[in-house]
Amino acid sequence: MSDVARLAGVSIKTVSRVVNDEPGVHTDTAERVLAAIERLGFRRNIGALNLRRGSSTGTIGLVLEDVANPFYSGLTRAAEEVARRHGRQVLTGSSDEDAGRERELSLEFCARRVDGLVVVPAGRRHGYLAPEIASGTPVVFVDRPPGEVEADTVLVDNVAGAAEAVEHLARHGHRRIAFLGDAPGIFTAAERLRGFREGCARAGVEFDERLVARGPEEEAAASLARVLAADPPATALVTGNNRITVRVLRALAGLPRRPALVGFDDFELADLLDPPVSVVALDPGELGRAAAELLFARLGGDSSPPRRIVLPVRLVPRGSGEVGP
Amino acid sequence: MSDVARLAGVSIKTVSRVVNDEPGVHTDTAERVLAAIERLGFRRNIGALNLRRGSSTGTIGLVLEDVANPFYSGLTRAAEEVARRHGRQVLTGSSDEDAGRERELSLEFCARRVDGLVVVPAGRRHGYLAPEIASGTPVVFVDRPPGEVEADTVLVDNVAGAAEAVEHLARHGHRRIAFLGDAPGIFTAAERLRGFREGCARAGVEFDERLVARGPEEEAAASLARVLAADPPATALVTGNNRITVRVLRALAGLPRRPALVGFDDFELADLLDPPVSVVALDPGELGRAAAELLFARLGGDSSPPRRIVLPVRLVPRGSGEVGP
DNA sequence: GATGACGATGACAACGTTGTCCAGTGATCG
DNA sequence: CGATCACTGGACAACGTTGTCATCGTCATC
Repeated sequence: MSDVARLAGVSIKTVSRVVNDEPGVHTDTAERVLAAIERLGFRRNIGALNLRRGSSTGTIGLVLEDVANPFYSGLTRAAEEVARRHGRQVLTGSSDEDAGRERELSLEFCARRVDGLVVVPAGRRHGYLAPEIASGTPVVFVDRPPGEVEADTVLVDNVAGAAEAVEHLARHGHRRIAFLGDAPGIFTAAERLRGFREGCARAGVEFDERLVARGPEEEAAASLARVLAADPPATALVTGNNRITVRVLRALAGLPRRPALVGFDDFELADLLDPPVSVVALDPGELGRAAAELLFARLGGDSSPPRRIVLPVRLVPRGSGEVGP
Repeated sequence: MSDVARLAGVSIKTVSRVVNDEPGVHTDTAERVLAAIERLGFRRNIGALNLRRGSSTGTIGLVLEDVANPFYSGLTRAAEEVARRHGRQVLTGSSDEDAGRERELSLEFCARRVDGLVVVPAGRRHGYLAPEIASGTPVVFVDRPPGEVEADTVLVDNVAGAAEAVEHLARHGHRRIAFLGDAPGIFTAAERLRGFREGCARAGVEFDERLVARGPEEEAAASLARVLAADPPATALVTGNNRITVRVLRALAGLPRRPALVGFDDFELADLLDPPVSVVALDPGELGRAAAELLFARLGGDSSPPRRIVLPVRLVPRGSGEVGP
């Protein structure tokens, strides 16, 4: 900036005025300054600006599990869109379901003085964010609730969704329904299993522990084999998330007779498979949007008590859940 | 920081020393300072740090077309991973194939003094980045080459891929092969069409302009109808990218007799469709990794002339391209 | 001709940090 | 006992901006 000032033969402050479109600069002077800016390729240092102004850095942080997962990339895109409407940039990071990494990313973003933080929790302890929240940085948790702190949270109705999946299968005559879910430490996995149980109870289907698998997606194929070999075997499946659904579909591809299936999370091409895969659909974009909107409402001054938004899910019957036992 | 100093009863500089693990602070003093930091929830302002140190902001910018597209989210993840290894955070933004937005994002990131920029070009003119490049900010273009500036570029072998797709279809007896591609202004679309032509020539298949569609993905279904209604009709298709492939698959789902198909870009579940979809596969992660590695090589001091890396593509025959006319 | 109003410009401090340099305080040594 | 030294701590400037206030012409007015 001082280079520009020197080249234009004015003071540094006048350059600042031109850059900020402030009034009170003679047209000729402004012209000279603009020419100098152009010639030197000057770009105002936003970091310094933020330091000086002290208010907003114009960024928000987004910590999720894995951007490459279409669920989270949809969420990311929606959040990005909202941020754009509010003139903010987005810092993203993937935690890979690692609590330490989640913490590291979140604190790093805070040290960069993001205006707010959207977090898909990997861990269950978020006390480390308490100082940030106390000092006024809004934090919104998505998809899973935080532990140790009270904060805005956007969830989906996992219980209702899983229950509905069971009831749907039961309506088509299934009595041996298996649940292939994620590791039990993950909130959504636990909730969906709870919903599965509830659905069994409501549909009058026996809940058989031998037909339940709780483990990382890598074990999905093995778990599938197990529940299909149970006695009596499972005739229908509820899969706990999009990754597991895909694994199961791949494992099922070779089998002559396939169990009925309802997957949690919708995914592209589900409707084009044979048979088309019925799912409990939830819109990742809706989650991202809701979380970001909530964040910006806080940034806009909303200081009501922390809210918990639970978005509905929707059973999309496509065929795979409609086959009888 | 001054609050911490006051609470600990030391000077602000001593706090700085503690924060930076500098030697020359008495253990008791350090302890007091750490306690104060803990109590106040102090977090060092990285913005101010960057300003002071003047060197690196520890961030890189990533401008792409749409994070929600699995191709780009895979690319993003890989770039993020490389950035992480180099201790950098990532600012992302989606341009939506809009040159103005691409420019806006890139310049915004530069104003934030990112250490480097990875850009998937939406437009064809990148002169606006010349000052940044000249002033030492490395920029790497991915998937499409830049216009107006010389810079590192990572591409895939679009021509070879499309040509191979044609030859594959020709080997299975097809003589009426259609190309459903993206808008001709997009580099990859143009290149793939060029490859398609070359493939036709090499395979001795007549290149028929009536079997070529160049348009946004929204027109894919209409274009498909057109080439299937041509006289004589297309018996095989090459689709220009993953979005178009999906649209075409959906449009084909209703039809009794399907043309053979080879899609550009691999996509999840392609192998589980009926018939499994043959594709020209390219690894988006590989693109992102290569681009990021190149960027960090530049940041590491590599000042050789701009490089152009062309990653190979791989035909993955799965069935949809092997059916005869 | 003095006064005031106004438009254009600049000097200076401050944002939160850290690098540089200097000052005190004991301890050690000759 | 004085000089030196190691160690600890602080004052100050600077990074690139902008907000505040002061300065300096110029011109119209009385």
